[in-house]
Amino acid sequence: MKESGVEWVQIKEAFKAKPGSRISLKGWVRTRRDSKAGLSFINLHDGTCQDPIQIVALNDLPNYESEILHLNTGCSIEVDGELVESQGKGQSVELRASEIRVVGMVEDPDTYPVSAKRHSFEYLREVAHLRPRTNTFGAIARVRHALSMAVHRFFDEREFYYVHTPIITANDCEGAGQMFRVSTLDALNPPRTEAGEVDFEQDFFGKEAHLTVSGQLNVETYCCALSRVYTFGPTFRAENSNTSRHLAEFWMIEPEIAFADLADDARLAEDMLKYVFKDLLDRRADDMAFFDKRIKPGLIDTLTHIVESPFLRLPYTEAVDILQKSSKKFEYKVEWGTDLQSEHERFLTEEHFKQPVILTDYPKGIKAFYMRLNDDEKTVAAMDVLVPGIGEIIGGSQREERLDVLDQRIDEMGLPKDEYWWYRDLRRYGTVPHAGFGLGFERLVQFSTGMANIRDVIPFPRAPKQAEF
RNA sequence: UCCCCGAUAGCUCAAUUGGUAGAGCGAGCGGCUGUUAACCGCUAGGUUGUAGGUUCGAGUCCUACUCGGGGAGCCA
Repeated sequence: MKESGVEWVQIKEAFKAKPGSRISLKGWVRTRRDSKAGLSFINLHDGTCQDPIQIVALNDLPNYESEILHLNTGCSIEVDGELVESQGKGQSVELRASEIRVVGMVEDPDTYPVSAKRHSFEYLREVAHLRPRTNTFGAIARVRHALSMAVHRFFDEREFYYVHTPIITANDCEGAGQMFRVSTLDALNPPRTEAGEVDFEQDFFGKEAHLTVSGQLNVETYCCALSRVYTFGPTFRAENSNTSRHLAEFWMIEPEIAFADLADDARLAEDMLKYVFKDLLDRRADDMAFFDKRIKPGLIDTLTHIVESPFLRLPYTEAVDILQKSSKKFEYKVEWGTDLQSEHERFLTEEHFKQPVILTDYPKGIKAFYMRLNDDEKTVAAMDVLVPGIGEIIGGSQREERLDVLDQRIDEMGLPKDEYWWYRDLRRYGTVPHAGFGLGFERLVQFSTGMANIRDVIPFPRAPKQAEF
């Protein structure tokens, strides 16, 4: 784009341009420092890279006194000038301004919510519309994008098809927690049946409908036709969870592979995590250096180590054994047949192995009906990928492809078999062994950036009592 | 939802056993300087989260609520 006869470039491109180039930059002021030698330094960012660029504004600019000396953090400007090698330390190049046009001033600098000082993440969450202007949240936005693209690229390179599974579901049987209702009925005065219950036959879909808690059941149908598929979409859980790693609305990646068993599934999970971490370290080196320096020292080493070394695989039964034999005092006793507590998972990843661990073959009693029953008839072919600091980042399994075994599991758990008619059809017509997993995208971003709270790695977090913006 | 902790200036925090609110940063003005977490001076800025209660007197004690943090459960 041309502006005043000078080419407008992104700041990340400006850093790569040759000194002597005449360019135009547009962005938002981060800081302004004046020198009585008759010039001001303006740090300008436009979101295209971690570092702001330094603008040098001499006092011979016509609007120096009237406007430039009044620029504050947050003001938007356009700058034409010549890229020159910097005389000062701290940056290689800077833009010597020949013209600065003020696009938007900050109305009241005294109350601008993200002034040039350190702010707590809790506070910035309250100004989520302005926090992307800070270096941390700009970096998070770029990392989110990079990870999203890496996920798609990973699957595309392996001939997986991206399947758009529905957001609204009328299955009341997905069994992954509380669901949000979707309805057009009058909530204050819904139609009633003769028995006095809400008559959902009169609702939009003719039956109860909810927001999806997982795309898995739907994506299995495409897996059993296209062989390798995945979904990557919004997912909703109405659980009253108040933790640093749960959201009511989050994005989940769910691949599903046909003619595959749990070992194939675990390999896919490992390959995928390594691919996206490596891609992130390569493509967003600037932001990762920032997270490593300011958010979580050692982050880059941790991710590099994960990329370079094989994941540990450990059956649940052996994990229980390790926990029982450890001298560590746990608040909850470890017993075969019960789910591991957070403290147990943390011990394994953070103290015992100090690396990600894939736990496999859990007792059937604590896992979902669709997970394939192992030959011991006590465990199922399930896996959890546990990482230090966060815990479960991936949950997956080989699916039960044998109709008689699936039916037995549905009965055992007291689930309504009729509701699963189309899911059961997959086992009646050309069934195949298949497997898949769910990766919580925000947990991936959390782990990749070292951010402590999941509400800070999604632009506008939804959680209990939190739906502002 | 449960347990623990917290809420004081735009932001981050102080304020002895209950006795009428202070600093730093940010902001405005001035000084100094090719500056970059700049530095120095001055100024403005607060019904102490909300609603009750105890007391001569409450930022401080009590109760409820709201919101936030840490941990737990549910999970991704």
